Amino acid sequence: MKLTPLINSSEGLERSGPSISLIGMERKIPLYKQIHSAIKQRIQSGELKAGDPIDSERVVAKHYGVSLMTARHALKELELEGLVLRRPAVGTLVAPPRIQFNKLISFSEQMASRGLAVHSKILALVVTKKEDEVSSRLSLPCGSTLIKLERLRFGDNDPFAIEVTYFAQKDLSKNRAETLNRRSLFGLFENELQRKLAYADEEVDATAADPRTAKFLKIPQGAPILRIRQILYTAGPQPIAFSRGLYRSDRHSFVIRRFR
Amino acid sequence: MKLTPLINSSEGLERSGPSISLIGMERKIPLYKQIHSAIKQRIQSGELKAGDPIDSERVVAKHYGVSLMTARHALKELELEGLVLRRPAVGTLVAPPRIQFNKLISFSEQMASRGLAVHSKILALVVTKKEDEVSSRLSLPCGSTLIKLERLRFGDNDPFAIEVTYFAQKDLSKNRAETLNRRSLFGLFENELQRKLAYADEEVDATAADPRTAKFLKIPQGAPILRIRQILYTAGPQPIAFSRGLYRSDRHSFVIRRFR
DNA sequence: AAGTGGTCTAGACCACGGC
DNA sequence: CCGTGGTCTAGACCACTTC
Repeated sequence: MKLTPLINSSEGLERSGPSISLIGMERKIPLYKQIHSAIKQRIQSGELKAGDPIDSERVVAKHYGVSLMTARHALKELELEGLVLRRPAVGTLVAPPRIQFNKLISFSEQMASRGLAVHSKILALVVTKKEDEVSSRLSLPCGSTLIKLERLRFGDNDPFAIEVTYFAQKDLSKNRAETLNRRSLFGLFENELQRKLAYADEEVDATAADPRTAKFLKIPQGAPILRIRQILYTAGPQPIAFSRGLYRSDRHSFVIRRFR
Repeated sequence: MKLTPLINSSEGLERSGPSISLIGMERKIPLYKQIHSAIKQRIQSGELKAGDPIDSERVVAKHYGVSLMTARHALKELELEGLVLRRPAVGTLVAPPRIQFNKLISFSEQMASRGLAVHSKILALVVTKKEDEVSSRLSLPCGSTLIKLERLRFGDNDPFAIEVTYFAQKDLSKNRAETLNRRSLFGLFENELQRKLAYADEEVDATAADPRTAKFLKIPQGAPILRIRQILYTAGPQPIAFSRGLYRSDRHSFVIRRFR
């Protein structure tokens, strides 16, 4: 297996010129990352399954024609990613699939994971300037122009939640937002706008359903509901969206794992 | 600075014999870990503050008389711990103090961090055998003997929550539990019983205050409250305690960060 | 130009698990 | 006994920032 080298410190290795790289003709990718990617792909493609032994450091080194430290570096990265377990005197094994905790997923993804069909009804979609509390949560100056989107969200045709989402108009045009009755907001950000979501801060409390909420969610007025406020971030300190959701507490459970 | 070597591959280095180790007379601690600990201590003691530059790889290597790779390894570990930021062509800098998210802290610790004085009133403390739902949550056989502790919890003399906690009788005697009106449950586990808490799974929903709860929490009957069920784990798969808390939603906010 | 972290080499010895 | 990961050496070149 040939790699595209980052440097050419040794003389005998014929690594420059028209070499066959692992990922097309990419250069400047460190050797250890190329090896890392190659093995990662073999794991994720299902070729290697949980518990299977990976090639040892020495085998990897010989296979790709790199030094032991470089092969080691690649395997170390896999271990840090949690894809692999390394056990002295035994070898490197494919790790069992991780259960991810506290993962940021959209309403659509949550429903899908429970096998429910999702759809949304847009209750309101307006441009507003006078939501200063929201502006401050989005780290924007008071009086900023915001798009406000209110949706009633269904799982298998039962109402689950009312969600109000705000974003800066520069991030999202109003007519883009109009498609959100059938599209996921996360999908819009990640796929169409190419904005990589990083994390969200969420605050949960309990409140009572007001008449309008009760009507939409088909629950008695005054019934306890879960209120979740969420600030969504991409990489960097600038939030991209703020949302406030009212969830039927009989349908929605909020689960997290905390570590000591 | 002399270190206690793990191996003695080079000949000239006088590392064996009566060397001065970083941490007393410890042996078998890898060089990179000793260096790592030494620098860590300098950061945590306050000698090095956020933004301060750390010795470069080359300086560390010379200082401790190790190779570049070993010094590098030590600094890499610091980076993985989040104590340090490494920037190419600039140097290694002490990272700003991390804000920890989703950290498992006790009610007492939460209150203390908000500057409130805590105390608890024990409402019930009984030995029970017929809580099969709880037993199953604790991964114990049905009919197991459990201790049930119900406490009303105050912050600055205002009632904040009602908490019911169950644990196996083998883990905690009843008279030990009697001290929990003034002690922290976490403190009891961690300090007296030397059980290291690892994580907790929590489930949150909203419910309405029943008459008894309303009276204790001094809120109207039927008011929305936050219900948090928590399963507490030490290392290993066996849970150590289960608790169910009812929190005044006007006093308690539940905050987490989720990552994509 | 000097210094930094990032990558890489071609070896080495150690402790330990499985055969 | 052999192979494994873990540790370690004594160098090297690169891209980059700072002065």
